[in-house]
Amino acid sequence: MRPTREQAKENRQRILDTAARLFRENGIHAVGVDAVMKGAGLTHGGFYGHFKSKGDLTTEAVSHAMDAALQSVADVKSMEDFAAAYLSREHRDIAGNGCTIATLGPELARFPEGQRGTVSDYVSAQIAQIEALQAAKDGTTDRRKAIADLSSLLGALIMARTVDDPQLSDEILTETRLYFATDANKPTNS
Amino acid sequence: MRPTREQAKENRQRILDTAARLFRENGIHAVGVDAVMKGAGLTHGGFYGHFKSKGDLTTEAVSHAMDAALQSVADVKSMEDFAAAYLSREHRDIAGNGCTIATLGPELARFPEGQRGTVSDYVSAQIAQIEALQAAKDGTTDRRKAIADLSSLLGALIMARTVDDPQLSDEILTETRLYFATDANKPTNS
DNA sequence: ATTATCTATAGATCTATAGATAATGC
DNA sequence: ATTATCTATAGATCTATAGATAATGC
Repeated sequence: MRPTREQAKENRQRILDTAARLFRENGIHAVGVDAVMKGAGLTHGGFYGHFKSKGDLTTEAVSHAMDAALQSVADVKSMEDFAAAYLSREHRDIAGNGCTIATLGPELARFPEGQRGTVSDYVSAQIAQIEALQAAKDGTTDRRKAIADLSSLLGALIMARTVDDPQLSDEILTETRLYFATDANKPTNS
Repeated sequence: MRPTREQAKENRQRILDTAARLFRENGIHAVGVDAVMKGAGLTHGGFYGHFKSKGDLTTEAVSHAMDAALQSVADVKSMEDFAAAYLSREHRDIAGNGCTIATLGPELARFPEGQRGTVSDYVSAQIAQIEALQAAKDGTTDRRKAIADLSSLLGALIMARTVDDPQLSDEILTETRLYFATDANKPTNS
């Protein structure tokens, strides 16, 4: 019944994967250690062999989720593509695999500094990527605009998810995406 | 010991005020009925005379919070002023009295439709207000830009709160605000 | 022998209810 | 008599720990 050292490592990874998904789907507070272990196919008592506490798991799982999210947008070629992917209905409706700030931002903001995982690096990396897309387009970068654009993507996704009215939700996604499409045809103001 | 009918009504309002603040400060899941009643100066058993359940309180308190937030920005005169207030350090650091979407958006998004209070009306009202500010400036409105601008404000505030690095947090607030200031001097693209 | 996992449970906390209390309002 | 509030508690749920189990790995 005892797994090999390698299987134990895989189990730990599966706990992280499961937590990263369940936390984003339901919120950190709403997901117990029990649910995470059940989702990973283990019993909840075994959890404390892998992690010191739920807080420790949270920090690691959040960083784990952000790493995966960064990789999934690494090959985006333009700001319009970035916006189309980020503001897709699929991203809105499947939160468990999406942007960590959009699902857990406000909850993470209440955690003490140092327990929020690599969130600052994550945001910095997203800003840098938008700057890289700017440079690829016309050779110049505008960090201020990169920050405002990233803010717009994040805010639109959260609003589209929070709003009760499906029509308004679709409008927020579509119009913000179109804003980036028309914006792309304007000269940069730098 | 029993209060007058009028005092009971005041008690109910104080429960709503307290819940609206505590929910925004700590998240809905993290605040028990006990804490709300204690904050309102009552014992927690008395809660169920005022509300049927915590879910009922949540719907009402969220709407209550959004009503108050709308009133507090009703007299804003320009988009720059709106951005300056919304992206102020004060708003970032005092969540209990601020924008409900920025503190509770992702948590509300997990509630079933119909239990999120007046969130759609709240977002619609914010969009309409930005359109009114556009009209007051040059007589035209651009709903698409209003949506993108509102998204940008919301996203920037959430990022500034979530990020671990105080310098990056300040930069996000300042640069997004400056983006609106410079943006205001450009011709509208409609 | 070591150790990853499981079973069982302690101790907190949270929502909700039941019955008692005591002052208001017909 | 009605009713807003309080006291006490039931029933769930959640984090964490203790001790048992059984297969791996020196």
